[in-house]
Amino acid sequence: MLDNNKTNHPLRQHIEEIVPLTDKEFDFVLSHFETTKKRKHQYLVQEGEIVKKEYWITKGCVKSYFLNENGKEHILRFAMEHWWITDYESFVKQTPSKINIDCLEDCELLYITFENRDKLTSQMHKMERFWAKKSKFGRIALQQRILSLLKNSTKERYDLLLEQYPQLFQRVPKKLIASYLGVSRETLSRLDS
Amino acid sequence: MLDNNKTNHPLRQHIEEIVPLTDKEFDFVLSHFETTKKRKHQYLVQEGEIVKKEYWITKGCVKSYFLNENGKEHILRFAMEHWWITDYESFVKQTPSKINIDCLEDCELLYITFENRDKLTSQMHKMERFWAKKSKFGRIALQQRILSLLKNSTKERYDLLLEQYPQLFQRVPKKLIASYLGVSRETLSRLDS
DNA sequence: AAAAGAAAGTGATATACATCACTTTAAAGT
DNA sequence: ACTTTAAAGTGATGTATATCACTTTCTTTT
Repeated sequence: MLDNNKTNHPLRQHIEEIVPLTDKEFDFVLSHFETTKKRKHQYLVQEGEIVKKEYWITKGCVKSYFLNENGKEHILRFAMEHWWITDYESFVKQTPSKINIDCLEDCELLYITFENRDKLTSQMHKMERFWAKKSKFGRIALQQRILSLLKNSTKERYDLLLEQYPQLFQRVPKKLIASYLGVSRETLSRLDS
Repeated sequence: MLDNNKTNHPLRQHIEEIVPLTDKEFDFVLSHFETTKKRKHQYLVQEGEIVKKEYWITKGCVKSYFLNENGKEHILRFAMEHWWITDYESFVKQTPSKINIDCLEDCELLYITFENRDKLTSQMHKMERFWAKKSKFGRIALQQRILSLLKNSTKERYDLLLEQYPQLFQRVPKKLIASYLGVSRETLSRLDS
């Protein structure tokens, strides 16, 4: 359930970690969003479509992944409560998506459309700054993941992930974690021994 | 040599690929930058320092890399003419850098300090939008690199890089390309056979 | 509660790649 | 031009990991 008292709205708290907002400003921001619910196994993004929405997860857990020509799944990332998720390539460039995003659990979501996000950032420098900062941090995280893929062994990457996101191991099948780490599920299974 | 005629300034052309600028606006933007030259093997960023500058390369080629505990070099990225380069993690968070950036050729550079960039983006929404877009594209490129590390073989990654940046293979030693791709130089050397 | 389906563990085998050692070729510095 | 240093190629060997096949355990669905 969403808390409709705007002063304590989780999205407001999330945004205010980066930029302070007046009540009026937050109302304006929130007016650009919609809410939706999805059941486990439902899609947020499907390969081939031009992605029109960026989601913010209020409840649940999703996977973003690429399917290769043999149907092998490569996990790009997971996202949980208070994380933003979409296919940024498709969303930013408005080109057909090459990836899928679907729910690993029943989810409650806020979303903003491409048009509304553009409107909002044009009219409200604070929100441009907010997303700019989010994008910078996202980029830094991706850089670190690349570095980890280059310099760390499979075991090291596993341990780092476990350390950084212990909740993930309670909620996500190990075979998906294996895929995220770039190894086979069999290798992951034999890791601790 | 830099072209000092501001109408044709390469940085102006670069920015105007994303946001249009008046002469006055570009003068204002440019007033926040300085120019510098570096010789081959000189550093732009050294491990341990808090990075104060973001560079825009007018001439030359650099590598950004991480050194592990055994002194093994892991290439994060290369950058050439009209590319931005810095350690974004250190620059954005103002924390000590874990990486090095140094020149593979003699370089001519423009740079903007952390303070000036902050001033400029606060005062000029257009430049906030410009860098926001750059950051989005940078993030997309990193996502694609991760995907490539997960789904493509070494040979495939080599071929894709060769296709995307053929100039690189004229300017950069193969052992650095091997490091960028995440394989040993010996393996890279044996690839085409 | 039973049946079906997905996830996880494990052995055997094949393979891509790292590493070490050495040689050859090319580039940089004096 | 000569010397030194770096880059690139190549053989031999060891190792991590993929893949296939099968079993066991856990989760969902009806």
